[in-house]
Amino acid sequence: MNVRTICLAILFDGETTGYDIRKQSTEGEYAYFVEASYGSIYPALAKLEQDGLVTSRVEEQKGRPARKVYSITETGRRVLLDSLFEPLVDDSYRCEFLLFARFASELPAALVEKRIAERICAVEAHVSNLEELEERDLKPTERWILDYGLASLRQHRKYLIEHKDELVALAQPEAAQAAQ
Amino acid sequence: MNVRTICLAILFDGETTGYDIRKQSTEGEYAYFVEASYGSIYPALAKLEQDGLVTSRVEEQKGRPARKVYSITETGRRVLLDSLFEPLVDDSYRCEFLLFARFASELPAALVEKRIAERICAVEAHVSNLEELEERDLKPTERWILDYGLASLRQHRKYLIEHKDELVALAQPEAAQAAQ
DNA sequence: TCGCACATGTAACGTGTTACATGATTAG
DNA sequence: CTAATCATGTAACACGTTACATGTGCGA
Repeated sequence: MNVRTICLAILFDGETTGYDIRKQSTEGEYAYFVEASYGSIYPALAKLEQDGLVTSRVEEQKGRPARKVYSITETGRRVLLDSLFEPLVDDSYRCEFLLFARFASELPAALVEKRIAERICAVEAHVSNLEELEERDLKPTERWILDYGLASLRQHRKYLIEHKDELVALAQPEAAQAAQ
Repeated sequence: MNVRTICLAILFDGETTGYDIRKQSTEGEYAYFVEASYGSIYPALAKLEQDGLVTSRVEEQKGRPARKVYSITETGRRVLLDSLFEPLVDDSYRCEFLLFARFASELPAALVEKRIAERICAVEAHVSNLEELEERDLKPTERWILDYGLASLRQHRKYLIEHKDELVALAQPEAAQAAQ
């Protein structure tokens, strides 16, 4: 799954701009399992237009930069749907916190405690974000994937809260040490 | 976290070869949150040696290709540990299955059912792999991260089994259709 | 006898990020 | 008055994957 596919997927439900696609992929429903930046989205949209999978029209606005609104074409729809018949590629998960945790025994307890707290915080923010989205009017499949994400995230939170002390106990009990 | 860091992390616990580092990062304890291929590991090790963070020695073997055994240096240890004091970068999670699920309503039920079954299978294989590792003699921090991974993976499995029918119900009930 | 495990490495390629350039409006 | 939001786009760069090249021994 590349940025091209993400653009097509988001445009499948209605026209938008590159700016908005990025928002949806970092704050919206897709944020849980995907992420993309302007530097990849704009070129992807240009390429999609070249290939006839989307079309665009420029909308002037007063006092704001003009927006370039993209719409998916019939070909675009078919290409996206067809691609979903292909075998799925495996998930990729990169987590620096686990590498950090792996070396907890070499690090000061205060730092370990701080990083766990930060992680719990980040997970909680993510949960809140998804909970907010759940309030909205969603299609059933949207709700299903959101529920999946929430279940997973809540489990992370639970695990971290229940087991944080074990990890801190493995760290270096330095007498007086400020974490960074 | 890049491949360079992963190499350093694995070498922290003892000398090995590039070949083995890849194995550990795809089958071993690290596999849950990281993955790397030869094409990135070998150049990374060469660079690390240039920078004096690791050293190497060639071990001839009878009837087998010679192995190049890398060891971490004191500088290497310090560099790795120092890097763990830096703020952690956010997790990245890419999941094509969720994109697929998002479009379940446009796809034949047989296909949706098949893909969920495959996913459950993949998760189960992953769980088995980690359970096997748990049997081994592990350091406490290794056990902690493995338990974290297992908890997460088991939760995925549970969710999928309990909610798969809901997703299938949203798909296209095509009378007679072979999934691919 | 076929293919896998062992073992290292390079080159081409794909893909995405970061930083930069530009600039008005609005909310705090 | 300062920062964020809206809005598009490019260029340099970092990073990693895939495929290729090479070759032996062992188990099914």
